Amino acid sequence: MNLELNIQTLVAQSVKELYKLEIETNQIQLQKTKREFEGDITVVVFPFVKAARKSPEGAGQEIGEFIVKHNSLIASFNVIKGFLNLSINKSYWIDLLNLIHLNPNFGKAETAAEQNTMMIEYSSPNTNKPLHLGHIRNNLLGFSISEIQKANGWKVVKTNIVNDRGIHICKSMLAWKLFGNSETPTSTGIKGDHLVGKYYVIFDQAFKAEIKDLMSKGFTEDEAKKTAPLIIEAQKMLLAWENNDPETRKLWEMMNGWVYAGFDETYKVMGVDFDKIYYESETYLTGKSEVERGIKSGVFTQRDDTSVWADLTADGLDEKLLLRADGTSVYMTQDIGTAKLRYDDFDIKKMVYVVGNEQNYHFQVLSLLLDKLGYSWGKNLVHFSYGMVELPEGKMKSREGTVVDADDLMEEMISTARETSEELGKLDNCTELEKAEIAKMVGLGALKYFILKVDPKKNMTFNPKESIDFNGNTGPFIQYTHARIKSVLRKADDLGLNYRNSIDNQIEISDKESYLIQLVGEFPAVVKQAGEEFSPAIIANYQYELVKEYNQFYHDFTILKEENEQLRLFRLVLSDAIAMVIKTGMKLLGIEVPERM
RNA sequence: GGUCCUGUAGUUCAAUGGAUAGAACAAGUGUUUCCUAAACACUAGAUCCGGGUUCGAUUCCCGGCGGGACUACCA
Repeated sequence: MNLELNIQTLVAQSVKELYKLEIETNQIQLQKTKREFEGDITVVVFPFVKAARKSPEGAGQEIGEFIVKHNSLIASFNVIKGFLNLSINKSYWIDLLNLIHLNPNFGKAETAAEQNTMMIEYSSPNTNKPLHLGHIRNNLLGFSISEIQKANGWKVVKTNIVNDRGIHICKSMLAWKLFGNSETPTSTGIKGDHLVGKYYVIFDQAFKAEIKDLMSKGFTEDEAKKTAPLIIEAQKMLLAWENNDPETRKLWEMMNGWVYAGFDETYKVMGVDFDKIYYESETYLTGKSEVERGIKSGVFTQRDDTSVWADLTADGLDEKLLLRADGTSVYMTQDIGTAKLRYDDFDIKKMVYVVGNEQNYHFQVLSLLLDKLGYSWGKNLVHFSYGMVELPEGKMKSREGTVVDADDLMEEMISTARETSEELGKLDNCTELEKAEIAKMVGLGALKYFILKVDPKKNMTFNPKESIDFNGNTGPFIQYTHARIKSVLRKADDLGLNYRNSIDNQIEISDKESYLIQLVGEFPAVVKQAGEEFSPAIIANYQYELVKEYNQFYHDFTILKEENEQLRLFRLVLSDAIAMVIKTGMKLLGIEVPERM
C-alpha cells in the first residue's frame, strides 16, 4: 500500500473514531507541504472541522496524534491553521529511491496483455504548400500525445491524412502548367514542397490581378472572384481530376511526389513518424458512397441543383453541404470516408484528431453526421483541439509573408545551438559528428520544449527571439542538467564506484534530498495525468520543476567529494534516478537528451 | 446576430476550490583554487470589472468589458 493511500485511510479512521464522521478515503485532500513549512505531506482538515465542531487547529492536532500513533513512517507533525503537515521518516524516502532506481520502466503504466487501440491523427497537411509553424505545433503535440498514451498502456496507431486532392492542389498545378517552364526540384534545387508552394503563391497573385482587372470593369468583388478565368480553369481541373483525366492525373502525381519527398525530409528532421498514412484521394470515394447511402436512408437530402446537404438544425447547428452541385466532394465528405475506412482497418477503441480549434465546428458536425449514418462510434470521436500559434506582431498571414516556415525555423534553431556551443567552448573535445548531433538535439529541444510547455488548449505567442533562448525554463536547461549528471556518473565509473546497489535506509539525508526523492516519486502520477488530460505541458512543467530543484542540490552539495561513503553512493543513486526520469520524460515530449553538451 | 474559446508581473507561461498567487525572460547585483557558470543566489513587479455559491474563489456560477475562432458549393 502506498503512503498517500495509507494516510488517507488513517485520516478517515481518525475522524470516524474521534468525530463519528464517515468520509470516503479518496475524498481526503492531500497535498505536498509548501516549502516554507516543516513537513512533507499535508492533510487539509477544513472539510471536517464544521461537522467535528472543533477549531481547525484542534482537529488537526487530534488527527495528527492519531496518525502518528498508527503509522511508524510518520515521524512528526505540526498544525498551522487548518493544515496538518506530516513529516515522513527519511528511511521511507530512501526505500522509495531504491525501488525507483531498480525499475527501468519507472513512470510507465504496466501494459495489459490485451491493449486497447487508440488511433491518433495528426499533421494532416495539404500538398499545395510546405509546412509552417502551425503544423509544427500540431506535429509536436500529436507525436508527444502518442508517446504519452503509450506510456499509459495504450496501443497507439499514429496516422496522418494527407489532403492530396482538392481545389487548392489544382491551383498549384494550374499555375505550374501556365507559368512553370517545366521547372522541377532537380532543375531548380528547390525542395519539392517549397517549389509547389511557390506556384500556389503565383496562382494567388495572378488570380488577384484578374479580380482587380474585373472590378475595374465594373464587376463586384464577389462576381469577380467567381468568374475570374483562373478560378474557372482550376475548377475545371478539379472536375477533370475526379473524372480520372490521364493528363491531369499525371501532373498531379508528379507534383504530389515532389511534395511527399519534401515532407518526408521535414518529418525526419522534426523526429515524427506515422504507422499508417491515409490519402484523401483514396478515401473520398468511400465518403461519397457513404453520403449516397445517407440520401437513400433519408438522413441527407439532395436539392434541385443536385447538391447534397445534411440538416443539423435540430441539433442546434446549420445545414451542411456534403456534395457540390457539380458532384465533387468537400472536406467533410472525405472525412466521413476516412473515418469509416479507419474503423474497417483497425479495432479502434478511441479515435483522436489532433486538429486546431478553428475546426471545432467541423468536428462537431462530423461526429453528428457519422452518428446519423448509423455508426455507434460517431459520437465518441475525440477532437484534441489546440490553440493557434501567433507571432508577436499578430497572426501569421501568407499574404504579408509573415508565415514562419518549418524547415527554416528548425535550421535556424540548430545553427544557433551550434554557435552557442562554440562560443561557450563546450564541445571542444568532440568530433565533428558529435558536435552536429548535439547541436541538433539542443536546437530542436529548445523549439519543441518552447511549444510543448504551453497548455495545448491555449493560443500561444511564438517569439522567435525567446524560443531560441537556452536559459531558464527551456529545453536546453533540462538537457544540460542531464548532461551534468552524466558527467558526474562517468567520473564515478572511472573511480570504480558502484552505485547500482540499494542504499542503506538508515543514513542521514537532508530535507533537500528527501524532497528530490518525493518529486521523483511523483513522476508516474504526472504521466498518468498528462495522458488523461492530453497535455504534454504537464510533463514539461514537471520536468522543469525537478531539474530546477536538482540544480540547487548540485550547487549546494558535493557528490563525488563527499567523505561519507554511504552518503556519496546515495547521491549518485539519486542523481542517476533523476537522469533516468529526465530522459524518460523528455522522450515523452519527443526530445532527446545528450550525454554531454 | 448566434455558438465556442480566452483574459494572471513590462513580456512569455504556472497554480486537483486551500496556506503569503509560483517560474522564466527582460533590468540590476553577487557567487568559480570545488563534480560542466547553458548553473546558483539576491532585489523589484500581477489575478480585467461587478455580483453570487463556499469555512475558503485565479479556479465554479451570473452579468459587464477586452481579445480570438467558427458560423463557405475553402481546407
